[in-house]
Amino acid sequence: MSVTIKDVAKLAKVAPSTVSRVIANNPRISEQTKNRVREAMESLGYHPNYNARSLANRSTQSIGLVMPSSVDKVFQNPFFPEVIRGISTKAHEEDFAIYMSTGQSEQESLEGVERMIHGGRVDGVIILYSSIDDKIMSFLQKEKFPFSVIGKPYNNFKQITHVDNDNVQAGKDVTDYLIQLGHKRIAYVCGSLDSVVSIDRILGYKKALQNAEITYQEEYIVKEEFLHDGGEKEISRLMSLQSPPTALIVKDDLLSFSIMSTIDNMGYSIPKDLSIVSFNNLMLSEFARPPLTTVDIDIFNLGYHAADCLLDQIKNPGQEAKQVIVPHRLVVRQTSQPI
Amino acid sequence: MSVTIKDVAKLAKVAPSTVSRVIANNPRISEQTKNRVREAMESLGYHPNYNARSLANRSTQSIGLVMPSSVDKVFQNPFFPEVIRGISTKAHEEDFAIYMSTGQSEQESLEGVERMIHGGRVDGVIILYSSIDDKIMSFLQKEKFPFSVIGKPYNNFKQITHVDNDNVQAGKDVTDYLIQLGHKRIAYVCGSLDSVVSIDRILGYKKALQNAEITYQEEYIVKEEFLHDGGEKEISRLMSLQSPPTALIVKDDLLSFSIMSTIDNMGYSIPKDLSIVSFNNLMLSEFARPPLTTVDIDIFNLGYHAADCLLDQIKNPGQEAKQVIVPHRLVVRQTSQPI
DNA sequence: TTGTAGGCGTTATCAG
DNA sequence: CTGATAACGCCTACAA
Repeated sequence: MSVTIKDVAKLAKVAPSTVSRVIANNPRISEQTKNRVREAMESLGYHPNYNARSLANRSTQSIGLVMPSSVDKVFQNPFFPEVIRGISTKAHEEDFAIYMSTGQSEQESLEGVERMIHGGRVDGVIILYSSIDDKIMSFLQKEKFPFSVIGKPYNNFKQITHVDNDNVQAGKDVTDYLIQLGHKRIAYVCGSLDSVVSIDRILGYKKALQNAEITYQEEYIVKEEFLHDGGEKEISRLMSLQSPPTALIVKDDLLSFSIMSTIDNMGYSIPKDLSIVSFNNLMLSEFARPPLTTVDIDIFNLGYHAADCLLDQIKNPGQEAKQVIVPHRLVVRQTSQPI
Repeated sequence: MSVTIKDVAKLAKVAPSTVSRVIANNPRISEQTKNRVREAMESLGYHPNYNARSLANRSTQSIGLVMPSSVDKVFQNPFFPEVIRGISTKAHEEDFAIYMSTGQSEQESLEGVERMIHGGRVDGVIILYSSIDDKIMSFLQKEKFPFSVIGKPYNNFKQITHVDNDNVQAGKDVTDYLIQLGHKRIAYVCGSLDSVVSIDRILGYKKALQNAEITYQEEYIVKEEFLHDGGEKEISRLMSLQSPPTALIVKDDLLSFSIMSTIDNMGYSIPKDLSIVSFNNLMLSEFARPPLTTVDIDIFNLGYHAADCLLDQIKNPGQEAKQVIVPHRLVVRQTSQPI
């Protein structure tokens, strides 16, 4: 079969335990024998078996990723690849492997996570989203299993390690920007309010309006989730209000694309008839026509820091929960203009 | 510590081996004891430890994914999420977990794969790309480790399990389509010819030209890899030829977006001045303006079948290499028109 | 049909 | 500094 620690031991004429120590680079082994053992490993093409190690060790050197359960939709969003890129960069630095868990429903996802952690496949978990009242999060808390969250948990967020943007501020920033361009009738396509991100941004939106003494109008808020149909119904509702909005804040660039297409079809022109500002700054946003004004939330670093926090937690257990805020920045392009 | 097979055994008043058999659903155990054991598992919240099982078993119930090494660029392409979605759907059906391996360079990727397979983390590997002379593929072949490839391996492709579109046909189809619209000067942005996919499509392109008795012109072929700058240099070279192309075939929708943006900036209009047809049919392509004419290569099924082949190979070793062709289909939208 | 015992490849704990 | 030896949790002959 494959070459084991014993084969190496035999060749180097030492005990298996010594080989193990060499692997762990234990300082109490003389350089001499270390070298002898290393040569033996080399010449035999030895590679440690992670399973055996995990078993003896109770540690796996790998972390699990939990996607939102509606993978099919969500996976089309370049947000996830980018956040995973951030995570895996950090993981790689520390020699951790990455496990993915998916599921078609919340129940399936939960089962996947249960298997992952009870089965001893991972040392910790990153939740790639944050939604209200998430079962997986509660489960992880109950089990006292190390995890970090991208986004802000709804409850007791101080007790949960997470990394997020300052979304209240971000919501305020875009609104302020639009107000400063002279807009007063600003609609907001925020999608389902299950997501804490959206809740926070709306808060910032309201704050900005308030500061500018513009009254908040419920009818300007679109809570529907849509993507494929471009939200035709909702958009045309907005545009046929007595006083239709002159600007639109959209929760996500991808959604903006689809909305822009709808608006185009309806015969309006962007940004002349309607300014649009959204969030995420996907690579594509630059190539949209017109190029999209959007908030860059630094997705890569969201992932990178989430991994960082988690690994830290795994290596030094029993720490306080940590919070990291990743700075955002408004990227003004051509979908927004003064009124 | 966590609850093991022994605890269950004790509670159910049977031997550990019996519990093990119940888990494997061994038919030689009476329904009675099975039930007793299952109750015990339930009440203790037992979950099998995968590491121990793998160790005893020499099988991990997980598969590894190998991305192209230039993850940073490639990951922004929705191709990968979608193909992974296909893979993980199949994997999930068969209760396999998914490992990801990434790396900044080919060397790093290779090391990652080596660790994955020598360390016994995975039972098989899917290579999510196919490029000429790939070290990872050679390595896997040398080790006789089960793997499948998405795309077509350059050498001995009959001996390697892979799933691909009929790219020669696809290349021919788009070219035929354009010719049938009356185009004769058809340029092709194919990117680096390291990728077998591109090589095949070009073959089809040439074939179509030949059939229509149009001479192949080297100057119409753009082999540069670009994305961020929208290929300004190359595009303007094309457009300032004595006889500039009237149609453009582009290897990937994402690239099309960026090219369309460039062309727009140069003052040309699509499809009036230039028709564009590309490949992949990303979700976004529908929302582009104008909506993109493109070949749907059924990315999801590329992934799904790659996983299917691999799992089959893992479960019944020593099989012949298998080839699967996933059908493609031209989706005509608005970036192409008769000349 | 079920129990016993040894092994999978490592690491950890003692001794020396 | 290094060597035995006993876990880690599960599987699988072999026995009963």
